[in-house]
Amino acid sequence: MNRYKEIFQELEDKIKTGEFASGEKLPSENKLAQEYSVSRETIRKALVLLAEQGYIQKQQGKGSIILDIPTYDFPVSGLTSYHELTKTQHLPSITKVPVFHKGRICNEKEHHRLFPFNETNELYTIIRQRELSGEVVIIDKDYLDAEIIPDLTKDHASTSLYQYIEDSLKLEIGYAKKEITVEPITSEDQELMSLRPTDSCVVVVRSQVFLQDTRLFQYTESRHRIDKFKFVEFARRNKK
Amino acid sequence: MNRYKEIFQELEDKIKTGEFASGEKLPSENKLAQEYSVSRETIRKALVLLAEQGYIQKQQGKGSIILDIPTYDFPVSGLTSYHELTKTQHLPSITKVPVFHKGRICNEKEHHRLFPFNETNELYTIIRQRELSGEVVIIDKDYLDAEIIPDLTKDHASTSLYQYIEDSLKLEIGYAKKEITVEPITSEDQELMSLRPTDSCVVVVRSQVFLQDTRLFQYTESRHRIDKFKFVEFARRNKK
DNA sequence: GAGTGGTCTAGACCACGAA
DNA sequence: TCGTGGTCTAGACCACTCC
Repeated sequence: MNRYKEIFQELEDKIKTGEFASGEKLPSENKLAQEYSVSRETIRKALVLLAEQGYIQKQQGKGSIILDIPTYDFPVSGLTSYHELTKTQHLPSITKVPVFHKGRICNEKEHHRLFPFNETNELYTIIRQRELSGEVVIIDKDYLDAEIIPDLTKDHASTSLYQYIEDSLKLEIGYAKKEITVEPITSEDQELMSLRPTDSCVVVVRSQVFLQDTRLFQYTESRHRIDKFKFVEFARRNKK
Repeated sequence: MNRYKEIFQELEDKIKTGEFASGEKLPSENKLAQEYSVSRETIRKALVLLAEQGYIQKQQGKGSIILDIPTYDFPVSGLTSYHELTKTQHLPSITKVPVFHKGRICNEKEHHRLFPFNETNELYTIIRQRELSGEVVIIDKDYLDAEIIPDLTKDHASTSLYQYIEDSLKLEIGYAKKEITVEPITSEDQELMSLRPTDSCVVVVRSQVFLQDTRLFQYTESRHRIDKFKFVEFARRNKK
């Protein structure tokens, strides 16, 4: 573990536990550098991480003010799997896997829409139902490149795909392009989701997910019942 | 302008224009440092900006790969005003301001929900209709702290609030907490928006916006017709 | 072994805010 | 004037990839 990440986590802890209260100032960068016996640039890397995640606001000439702890203590924007979310949020959740198969997609146009790069590879097609308090409120449709993610089982799908990919296959997940829209419900939604009579649309989150070596390995379409969907973001203004 | 931001912009340009083609590698950090006659750390700060915005993917031991140019060339996530969006996207757009007034909000609970911090200040209440090809597809409800943002006029509201705040008042906008949900339409939506007969819900983006000195100055509720709403994000995996 | 990016340092100078 | 954060440097060592 790098020194600046360690320092980031220590400071994050102190903010979360209230040892550094919101509204107050962090010790100055010079003091922190002394305290941790590192150079100031190393402290600054830690503070950049804190600022990015909404913990502090830096002010030239004054210091770093500690902000209100975000009500969400998990990265809801960003790239986090459903399994990780339910775990950090302590949500009791059940996952069912009504569809799991491997093969080429016959419709070439469909294939191209999903995987603009690898045209010939076999794909895993997985559909998962996410159940919260007895209702299916999310369905995830996943397509994974079987050349990159081999030997996938239904069991991996019902627990955590990303755990298998990162821990067992030792692959590094890099980045994703995501898109959120609201769309009319389909007959598939009606079959697989616990929709209410008044529901006429769902929130659709489409993602292309890439490894650190830039290979596209996953396309996901996550369909949410609208009353159970909430997206939270901390955003900073880009200064010129 | 700082050197590392200049270098970021030059590299961004070269990627956008295709001088650096996607799939290829950027010159190494040492070469760039020589080329621009700066230290390697300065180059690295520029590359961090490129990586954050999805232009490159860095690989230890190999180099920095240029990614596909994002189809969106504007920050749709982040903190950008509607006026800036329509300008960078060259969208012809009309804004109407059916409601503009200043005063205290009588309902205290309502006031508290909007401004959890400043309980006593006067607020500007502004409603704006955003028209695209003859249809009102977004309505923005804004509440601004009149102590912080004084002398606001209907004219500022119909062009750009942020331009007035930053350029005229010389205030620095810092950060925002945003939240996206989908909610049933209200009678106000029906009055002010061009809803279709089938529309039963809208996308609601709620934001609290803060200055760099951490003062809350704006609460916004942006209501979008669902067929005109699309949120795009570039996300990176947090490595431990 | 050579080249790449990742981390870290010790010091410098600047811009800004507060007293 | 002094302390703060913002930028930048020149150099060091490491981990990794490729040959």
